[in-house]
Amino acid sequence: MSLPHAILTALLEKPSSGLELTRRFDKSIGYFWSATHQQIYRELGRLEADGQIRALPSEQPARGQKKSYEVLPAGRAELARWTAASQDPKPHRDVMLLRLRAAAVVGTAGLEADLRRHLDLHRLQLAEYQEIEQRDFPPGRDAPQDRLRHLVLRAGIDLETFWTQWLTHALEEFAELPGSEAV
Amino acid sequence: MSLPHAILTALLEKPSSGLELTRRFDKSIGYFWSATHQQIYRELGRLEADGQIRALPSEQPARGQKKSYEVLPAGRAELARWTAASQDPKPHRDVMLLRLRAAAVVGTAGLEADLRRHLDLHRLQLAEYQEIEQRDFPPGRDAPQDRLRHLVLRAGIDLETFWTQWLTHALEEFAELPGSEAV
DNA sequence: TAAACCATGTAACATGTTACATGATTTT
DNA sequence: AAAATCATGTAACATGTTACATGGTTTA
Repeated sequence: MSLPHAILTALLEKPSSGLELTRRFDKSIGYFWSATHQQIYRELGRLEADGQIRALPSEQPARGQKKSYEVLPAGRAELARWTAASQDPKPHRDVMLLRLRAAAVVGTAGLEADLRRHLDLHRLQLAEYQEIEQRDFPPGRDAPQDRLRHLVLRAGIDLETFWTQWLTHALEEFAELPGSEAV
Repeated sequence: MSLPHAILTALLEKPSSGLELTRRFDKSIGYFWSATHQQIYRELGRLEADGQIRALPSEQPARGQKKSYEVLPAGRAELARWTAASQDPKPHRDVMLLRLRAAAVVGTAGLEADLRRHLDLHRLQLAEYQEIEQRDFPPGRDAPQDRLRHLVLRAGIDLETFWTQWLTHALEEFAELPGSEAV
């Protein structure tokens, strides 16, 4: 149950329409919570029915007409409650690690190319994060209101750094493996 | 579509019953792919209907009777195909990062305690992985068949190391934040 | 023999994904 | 006026979660 809270956070940062939200979920928010426009519209409908958000009265709601939402007090209260509530960390799911374990049984044929491709993708993402850091958080002490945002970006940078290092190491190991055929 | 492949991998490593698989998904496999027993039984039924696995003929299948499965050639072929196929990395979803971003809007009240709790949990997990490493991969060159297994464990260790460091850093920032009340 | 546990499931629901539909606005 | 794009949605399905049901085996 995190998508509604991701949407409430985004709307508190800036009231938006469904498509604008979708765009933001493709960029900054999407770095740690992704969602398609279908999910977003469905959830906007639920949140509105539940009295946590409302459509801005300015625009008339017709099909194909832009409709922006803002957060109501009930929505802000729910988000504050959720943020403070104790929550167990969810177990990760990582497909690449699963594929590596499978490769240990059925052979590594074909896997190396995709490891290389992923390495490139993670390097690109890392470079993008580092650009954002240089632009939005220049060296020196962050203003208090920027501390949390910088902390979140740091997590992204460090995670991408980890993956590039791990994939590099994995490729080195592959180079040394006796054969890459199926067992 | 990764759960069936996780199950095929587990069954190739060792033919098992549903409950035995569930236990293995709570331990080693669960470190990067979790599943409940309900998911596992549902998927075993599908894989059997699809001719990728079969129940070992030795035991008679009755409700409450143990039923073990083994992988058929079609299942092994499908797993090899999936392992080698190019797959895009899935966008992460991390609830704690989302909560931090929400806290930047609605205030950090109550969040610090859960950060501490998560730090403890990640430290425990890290210690568990390090124990496994010392036990299963003593210093020195791994045998070729252990390389991939060690690589996967290394990812777990490095990820948990990252989280303990990041959470420690986050708590330091919290200590310096002006106030922890809602905005 | 009652309780606890082992083992396999069913049912209902929540969430996420994929394909498609439809009206409004802008561009060529 | 046709095509492209913006914007909001529906429908069908796949996957994951939570609660409960049922029979068999062991232990107090």
